[in-house]
Amino acid sequence: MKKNNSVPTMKDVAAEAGVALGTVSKVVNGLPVGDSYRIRVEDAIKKLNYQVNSYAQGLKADKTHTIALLIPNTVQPFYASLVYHINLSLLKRKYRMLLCSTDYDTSLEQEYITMAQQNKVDGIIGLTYNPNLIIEESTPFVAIDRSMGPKIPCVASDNFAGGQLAAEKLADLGCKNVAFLRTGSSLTNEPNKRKAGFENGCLSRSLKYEMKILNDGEPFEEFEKFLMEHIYNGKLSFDGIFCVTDSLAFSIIQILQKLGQKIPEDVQIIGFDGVRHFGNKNYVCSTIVQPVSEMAEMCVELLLQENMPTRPPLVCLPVTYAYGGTTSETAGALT
Amino acid sequence: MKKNNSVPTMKDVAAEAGVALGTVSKVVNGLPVGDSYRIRVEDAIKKLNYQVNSYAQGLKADKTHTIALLIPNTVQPFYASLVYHINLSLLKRKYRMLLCSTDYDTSLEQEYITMAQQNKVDGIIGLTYNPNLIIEESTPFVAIDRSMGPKIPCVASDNFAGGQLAAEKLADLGCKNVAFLRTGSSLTNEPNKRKAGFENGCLSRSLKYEMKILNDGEPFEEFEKFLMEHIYNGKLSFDGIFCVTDSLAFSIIQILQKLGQKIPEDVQIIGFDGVRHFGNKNYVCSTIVQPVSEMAEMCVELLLQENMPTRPPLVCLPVTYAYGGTTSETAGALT
DNA sequence: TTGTATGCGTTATCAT
DNA sequence: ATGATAACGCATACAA
Repeated sequence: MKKNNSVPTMKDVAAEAGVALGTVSKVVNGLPVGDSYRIRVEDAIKKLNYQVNSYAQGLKADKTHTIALLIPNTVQPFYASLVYHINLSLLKRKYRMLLCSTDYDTSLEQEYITMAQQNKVDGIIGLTYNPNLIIEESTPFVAIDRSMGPKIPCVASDNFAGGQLAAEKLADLGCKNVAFLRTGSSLTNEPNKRKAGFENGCLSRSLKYEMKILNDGEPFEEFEKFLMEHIYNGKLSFDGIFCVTDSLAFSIIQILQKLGQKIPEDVQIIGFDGVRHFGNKNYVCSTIVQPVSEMAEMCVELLLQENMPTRPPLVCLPVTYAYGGTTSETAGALT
Repeated sequence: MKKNNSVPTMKDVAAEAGVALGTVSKVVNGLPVGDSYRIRVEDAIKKLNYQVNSYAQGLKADKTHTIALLIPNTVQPFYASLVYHINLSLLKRKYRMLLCSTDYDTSLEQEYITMAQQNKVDGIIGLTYNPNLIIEESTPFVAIDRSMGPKIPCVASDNFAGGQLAAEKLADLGCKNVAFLRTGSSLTNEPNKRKAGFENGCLSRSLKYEMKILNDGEPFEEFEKFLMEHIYNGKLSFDGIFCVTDSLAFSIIQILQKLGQKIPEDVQIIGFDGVRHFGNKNYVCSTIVQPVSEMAEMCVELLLQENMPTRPPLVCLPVTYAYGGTTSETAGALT
């Protein structure tokens, strides 16, 4: 579909206003121009409904006002939330977002990075899984949840503190024997620190704990097996479980219900992420909430910072605990 | 952050290969070129790691290879799914996507449309709520779920058939007295046809039905009141309920459970959309599934179609029914 | 202060 | 078939 050939350009405005091209440019960019000229130009702009062609602009300035976001998908709630907030942060600054869904495909990740650079984006924000991505130095990059070397800033929530908080919460809520359940990438990334934080929290509270960590490829049923092995006379020996994500917690809750365990009476569950049903309803479970909006702002900030005095290699943002029905706070004390 | 000044251009390639600029352009665009030249150029391209600047390309061709997507947000599951699939469909065709989250703000919708046109996008896909959006004829537009006049194609799922299917399913599943629950925009849009389809289905099956439709602004508690008014001796008089969305179904299920009703034993529930927990787990409820992937493809197809012989004003894509635990199919017959 | 001219990277129209 | 050159819309250094 060929565009109508009547999109006005600066030249048209100049002709309409009876001034030179450069003058129009100056008016558009807010540079000093004689008042009488300014008014003539502004009138002409309004009359022709002129709008600058930001691509031609970019060609000159070698800036596209576009940043690329690489993310596995937009359907899993945590990713969806990131996309939403990063989009808002960018639009607020008049930046466009080039969305690239990678589907965890490491070669697709590399392909999109190349494509993004070919499209001359001003920067890239990436939540990626390819351990050896090649990123041209010329394009600013900010990573989410996985450090990619000292020269590339990484933004994450404070996963260690989150794990610790989960342990402390369970202790506060009266648990005596807890478990940590984890699945996911074995790649070293920030979320992996949830485990260490949890252990740390358990130790500091002298809370007895056990861990079940599924490696890549191990079937999910291993969790069910693990839990069944800890049921004696119909009673689960754990009274608290910390799941590495809300998604896992959701599945574990279903298993526990199948096994006849009552939540939170028999066993309390805490997840991680802060996922809400349908994106805006109540929490899926009691959870450690990631500050997604702040993470988004931080990514954009770091990426667009013109003169970064010292680019921080890792920024961890504070997490909070939220009640979501799978823990037994007393009615008055829902924090 | 100023970009490194060493991004190679066609001129560099030409110099490296010892040929003229035009020859490089031809090689890049697959136009006929002598074999010996072609090889020299290709080698130079590889050596310099040259990539075409698509913005300069766009400046010439008056094409940006970018389309804008206007959508309320990316966190509600149905929207998230649309964003994901439209993104895939576009990337498949080497098109970029400019994502604009409107948050149901009608003036933001208009603002983004203007901005999109200023950014010279090649087209716009919009799921919008502003009843009088101004869209320049020069930018191709495809609407989702709401017709915006005969000149603008609208893509939706077959909402009428979906409502009908829900009624028929409930009848098949043994229901004798059903209800339709709806909330949402009172704007005339495609999803509103679910009601008419449901009524039609009930009539054709001689199924007794009642409706409860909340207008904009009416508190959600009205549904609870409505349901309580239909409980006699602890028993709900409805044995089947069709909710206009899975999101509503989710809330209704919680209310019914609070009211002591067993699902699906006492009352069966069917929702609409096909939302899955966490985007990829099991269905939230038994539901009429929208063909999101097909809708996305259709939008992109219609938008990018160079010579549309006749642009269809409304395209309705077939929906399907999926079991999601809130209906009582016999174990063997889960379709 | 305002106007003119050049170049950004690419494509297309010419001569050669 | 290949090479030189103009043009796309804009910004800017420079001349008036």
